[in-house]
Amino acid sequence: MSSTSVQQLDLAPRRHLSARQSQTLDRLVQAAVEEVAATGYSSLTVRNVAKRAGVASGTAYTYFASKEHLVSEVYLRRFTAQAEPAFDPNRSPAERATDALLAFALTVSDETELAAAVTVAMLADNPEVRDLRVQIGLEVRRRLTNALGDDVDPIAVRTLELATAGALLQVGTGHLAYGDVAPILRETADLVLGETRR
Amino acid sequence: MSSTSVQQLDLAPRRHLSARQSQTLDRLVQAAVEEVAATGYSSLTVRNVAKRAGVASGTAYTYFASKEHLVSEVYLRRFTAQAEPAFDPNRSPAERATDALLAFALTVSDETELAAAVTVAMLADNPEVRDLRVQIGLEVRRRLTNALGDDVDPIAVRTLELATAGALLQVGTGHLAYGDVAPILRETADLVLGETRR
DNA sequence: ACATAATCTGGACTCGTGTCCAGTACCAGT
DNA sequence: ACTGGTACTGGACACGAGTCCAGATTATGT
Repeated sequence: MSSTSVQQLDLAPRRHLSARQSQTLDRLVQAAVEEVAATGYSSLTVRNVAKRAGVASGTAYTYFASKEHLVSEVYLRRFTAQAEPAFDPNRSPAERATDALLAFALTVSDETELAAAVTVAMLADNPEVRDLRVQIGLEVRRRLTNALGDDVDPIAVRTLELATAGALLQVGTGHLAYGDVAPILRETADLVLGETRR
Repeated sequence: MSSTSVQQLDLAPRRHLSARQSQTLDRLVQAAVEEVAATGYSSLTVRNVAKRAGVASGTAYTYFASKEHLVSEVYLRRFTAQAEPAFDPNRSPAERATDALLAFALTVSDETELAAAVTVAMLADNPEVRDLRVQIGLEVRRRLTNALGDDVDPIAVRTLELATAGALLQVGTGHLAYGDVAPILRETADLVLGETRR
């Protein structure tokens, strides 16, 4: 008889990928971006992404628990790939804060379809996506407090975080244009951090 | 031969419902709420909602273009049903603003599953949902400016709107508890409207 | 009471998601 | 060159979304 495969029991951990595995994973993420760019979000299917990456669809689900997980991973990779601007004492706190937040809010915003995809995907309620959300949230806070120093009003920090999330949402839903994000965040930072108040 | 039904060619307009129609519609919306409460969002299906409402699934799609549209409608109804608090000159602007925004942010937040459902549904990219979003956005702005008067910094208004959307998001994803929303919005309003600054 | 239109039923159909798994190809190390 | 695990294939499967439509049911006017 036969009893070959025992195979992937490791859906959960997903640590320590072999060279071959991380290559497959990279190809999937890359293919997802291309697929969104090529066909838009509404017609994005895991099967097409897998095909584009040259793997079987079952394999894709070895790496990603859901379509949303895949798209969220795209976002995470882009975001963390953005270099954190060095602390520049010559710039005002509001300027530094804006710079830090723009990395978050504009990571994918110049690719409209991708922005929409990410916005929806990141809200999925499966545990893998939740982890990515937490991870991103922590990184945003780290960069923001890093840009502002230690003696900042925590309420101001939270307001900035909330407003940035709101802005990202508006971009994702198409209610706010890419180019408007930077000035808006700048004005918000000015207001919240107490500069140019009257 | 036969050539009875010409039937619903009116998927788009959806105005001027007959008594019978609006009754069916009400039952669907009501059933959706019950279904979420009973089985959670992940297992919410249009078919089950239809069954609970006592209509065929095809009929449900006569009234709603998508599952997200249905859930968004639940939100819209609840939100607009909340009475707008009368303008009270004895309360501070921040207090009035907070009251106005709470109606928006807390409309469904005490039903955890429903909040999650609404958060995701309202981001769907189909035109019906987009209309609801716009409608809600306008109503929020109206109530907010109504609460604050005409001579308020528009940047402050926008910051409040963005932060409130961010808060709603956090509630929907479970990163923020129902009870924390009110104090957080209050602190944000205080900061943004320039009260208790140091 | 009867035609006629509006509304709903019930079920078939397409397509994508996510799961599962027997079999195959690709690696080590020995 | 062989062995044993590791990664992938390819396709079947259950199930929900959304569409469609012939026919039944229900209202409405006359």
